[in-house]
This record gives sequence, structure tokens and C-alpha cells, in this order.
Amino acid sequence: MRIGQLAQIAGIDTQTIRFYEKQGLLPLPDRQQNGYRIYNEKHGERLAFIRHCRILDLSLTEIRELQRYQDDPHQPCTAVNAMLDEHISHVQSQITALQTLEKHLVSLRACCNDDREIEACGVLAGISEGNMYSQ
Amino acid sequence: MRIGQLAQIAGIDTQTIRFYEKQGLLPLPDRQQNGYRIYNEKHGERLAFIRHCRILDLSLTEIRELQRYQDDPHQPCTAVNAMLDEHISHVQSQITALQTLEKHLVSLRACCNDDREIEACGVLAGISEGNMYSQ
DNA sequence: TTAAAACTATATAGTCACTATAAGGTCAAT
DNA sequence: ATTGACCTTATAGTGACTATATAGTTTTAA
Repeated sequence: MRIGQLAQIAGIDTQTIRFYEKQGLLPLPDRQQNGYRIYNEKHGERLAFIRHCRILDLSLTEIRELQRYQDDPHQPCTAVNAMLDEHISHVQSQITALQTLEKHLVSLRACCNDDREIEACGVLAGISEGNMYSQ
Repeated sequence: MRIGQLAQIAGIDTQTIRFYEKQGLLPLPDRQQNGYRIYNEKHGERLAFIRHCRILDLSLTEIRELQRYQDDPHQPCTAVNAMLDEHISHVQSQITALQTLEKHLVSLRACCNDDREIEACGVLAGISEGNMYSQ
């Protein structure tokens, strides 16, 4: 199949497929005489794998690493699990940071109502003074 | 004061100060005869404001907007509060998305232990099959 | 006094994972 | 013959910096 069909099946843009190819995430496809790329089901599976990884917010570098593991099927999978553990930690710190941020924003928002002039705006004053950490 | 001193006081890089200037977030400073930028306390305050906004994860565009409001001190501050409300919503959706992601990652991780071969790795299998949504 | 270190200036490229645009070649149908 | 849908490559843009290159200036030490 050609790139358009693969893109439709995978639900992504043709540009993105070429981009993944350039990034070394997709094996180089054969070409027709006119230069068009020709894909098979293996490419579709690879692409699905990449997309699943991206949904899990794994980086392209991490995906490349996972693919290297897959090419060496008799190694122990310790490193894969470790990568996932680390990624989970990463996501958890992001959540914690955002929750802290949310608290700050909410308490900052509580410093003002809508009926003031800019000059007297509690939010702007709070930002200026940098007291957005008042628990 | 020169850019290095301002950077030290503000706790940011000189490059970032020049970058903010180019982005229209800092007023153009006077120059010495040799071309060096000369800053005053107003610049320091502006820079602090920007940094506080960035800590709150407001975008440079939002910061520019807030600065425009500050230049019009007798307007009502409704728009400022609205911006903050929307930003809080934005942060909350990020948190929700990450929490969902975390659940998927944790359940995926539960599909494997460390003592398998890559071939039998539950994590890799889970990603390939795309079943990372099995709550 | 001179040389090195520390500072300043501009311009440009890199980060990440795409996305958009430009300029052109190929193919099937009308 | 031409339209339209597809394909090709190359290049630039996104956001908020960060890094590098190259050069000029000032300060400090020998």
C-alpha cells in the first residue's frame, strides 16, 4: 500500500509517517519505479506501536530504545520495565507539580473579584509581589 | 546596572533577558556609548513580573496581554480574572489527562515482572496490542 | 604595560514532535 | 488536454528558551 492508505489506516498524517522514517523509527519502505513508498503490514504494526507509545507520552528516543529491545527478543526485559517505572515517576512528578501550581493559581484568584480596576486588581498585585506561594 | 547584574538579581540568564526584550516583554533599555544595555529598577520589576508569570506557567502571549492591562490602570480587571480562570481550567485538564495516563501506565506495568525475556514481556505486548486502556 | 579573564554585543542553530508551506512530479478520470 | 488527487523533497514555523560562534570592551593581575 502507499503512504496515503497507511496514513488513513493508522489515523495519522502522511507527513508524520515520513517524519518517523527520517527519525529512524520506521524501516525504509520499498519504492515504486516512480519513487512512491510501498508499505506492508509490518510497517502498519510498527506505526501502531509508535502511536501507542506516543499516547503513553513516551519520547521518540524512548521508542527507539524499545524497538532496539524488540530486535533482541531473548534479552531479559528488565530494562523495559525500568523504563516504564521511570516514565511513571516522571508523570507522577508532573502531576504533583501541576497540583501545586493549581493551588497557587486558585489562591491567587481568590485575591480578587471582578469589580475592581486594574490598578486595584488583587491578581495583578499578587503576581507583581510574587506572593503566589501563599499556600 | 548592566545586563549581568540584572540577570544575577533576577536569577535568570542574560540570554533570556535579551530574548524577552526581543519578544517585546521588556522595554528597550538605554545603551552606553559602547552599546551595553543599561537597566534601572523598573526593568527589574518588569522582569520579576515576567518570571512570576512564568512560574505560574502563563505563556509569553498571556504575559504580554497582562502587561497591556497594566498600562491601562482604570479599566475593570474582569479580563485579568477571566484569563486566570481559563488558565486554572487549563491546568486542571492537564492534571486530569496526566492522571488518566498514569492509570494506564500503572496497569500496563502490572502486565509484567522483571524475569521474562523481551519476547514474553507483558509491557511490550501490551503496547503492541494497544490495550493500555484496560483501566 | 600587557595579557588574560570576564563581560558585553549580535546572529544563528538546536531542542521536541510535529505541522505547514512551497514547488514540483505522477496518475486516473473526464 | 486538463483537472484533481495523489505522491515527492525541502524548508520553515511552533514555544520558550539554550547553546554556539564570532567579535568587541572592560577589568584585573602579572
